[in-house]
Amino acid sequence: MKAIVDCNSFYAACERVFKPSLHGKPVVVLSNNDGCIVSRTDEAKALGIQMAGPYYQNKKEIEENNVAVFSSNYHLYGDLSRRVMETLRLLSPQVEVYSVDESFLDLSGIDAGELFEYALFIKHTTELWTGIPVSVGVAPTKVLSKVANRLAKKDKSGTKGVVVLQTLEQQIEALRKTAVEDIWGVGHAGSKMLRMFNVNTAWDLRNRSEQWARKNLGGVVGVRLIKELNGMPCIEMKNPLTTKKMIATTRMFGKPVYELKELKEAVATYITRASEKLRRQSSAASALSIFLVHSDNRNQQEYAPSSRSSYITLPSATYLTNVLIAHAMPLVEALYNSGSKYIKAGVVLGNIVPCDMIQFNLFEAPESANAKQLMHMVDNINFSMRNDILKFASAGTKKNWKMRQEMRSKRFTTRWEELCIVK
DNA sequence: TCTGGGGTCCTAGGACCC
DNA sequence: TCTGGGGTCCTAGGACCC
Repeated sequence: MKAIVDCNSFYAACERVFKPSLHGKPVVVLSNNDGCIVSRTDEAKALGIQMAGPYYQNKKEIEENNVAVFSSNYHLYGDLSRRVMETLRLLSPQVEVYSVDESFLDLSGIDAGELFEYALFIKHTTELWTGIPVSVGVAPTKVLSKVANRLAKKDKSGTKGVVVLQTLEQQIEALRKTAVEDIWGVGHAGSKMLRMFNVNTAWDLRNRSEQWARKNLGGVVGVRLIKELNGMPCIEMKNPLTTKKMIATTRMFGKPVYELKELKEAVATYITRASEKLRRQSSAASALSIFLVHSDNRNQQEYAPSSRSSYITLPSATYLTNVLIAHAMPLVEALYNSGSKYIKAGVVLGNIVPCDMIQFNLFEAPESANAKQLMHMVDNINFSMRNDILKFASAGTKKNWKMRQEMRSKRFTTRWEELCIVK
């Protein structure tokens, strides 16, 4: 059996950990640049505040109801996430961290009769040790465990936050209660199509044949989904040591950018972030792609930005920030169109290989040991002290384009100077 | 005035090979 | 006059996830 442990309203819950007065009160957390609402507590949901809705459209509702609002504080969420995952690792031999707020757990060692009790124990332990409330779904497959988890979340008091789908009867009942668009793996396009075929619930979908799914539901993806709904596992637990195949850093600007110089600073800064991620997983990349999003002739009603991108393959894979910046700058210059209003830029690193397996190019000098040493020192200093205390000059110093984060809480757990003060 | 960021996997189609 | 079959590899783009 597999379990999925999912933190309830994770970002908002993190804010509550250090501000207990917010318990029982509506709380929302905004995306970068304070643009959209990305996390809401039950109280905020009850007020009709929509997930992923633009902040400014919900502002009235929020102010009238005294909803607590926070900019996203990734240092805090990242650290509390790590604490939750560390706790789960003590409770199961195999944990697959699926996202910042959820993990799949292997529960195959637990007796069938004790599954519910054990899932409840997982829930209570996690909440006690970290302060983050979670819901637990248990079932023979990942897709069914997601169905179970959703039901546990929907009815927290009735289910105690834990749902186990063990018997066929339990599974049938759960599938009947689940609409197709609420199935993990069925998105907007899929659910629209399924509804047209009169497939309205997960139970309806489960009863379609594999051949039908192969033809109508994205080939092997659809077949896998049907099998998983039928209790036949085909999405296995992932090896925790897998490295990322693509690394991206992309941001909206805090305000529109018109100057090439500022665009280049932003891209150099994003490359700095992306190459840190690259080095953290001991990898190197040989594909570099840059994109700029501009929003010219912007219609009042319609939000329709367009983007231009460009990419190059490097002579050999690298993880050196300065080398990547040097390759990126000409791309930015080529993409830049004087007079355009830029609202976002991004960097994507691809062709990722382990850094001890770099194929050197015959015609290029391999990276010197000194350069590697320097990179490690920069990372160590930036990590242990303050972000970006050491940086490349091309990343700029003023950063007029930096995103807005006007309501960010303190980084209580990762910065000495921001520790919580208890009187 | 104002709409996030970072990933994965799959498929179709083109280029190329013998 | 008649113009194959079977593969691999790569890329772009779509769908989906949180």
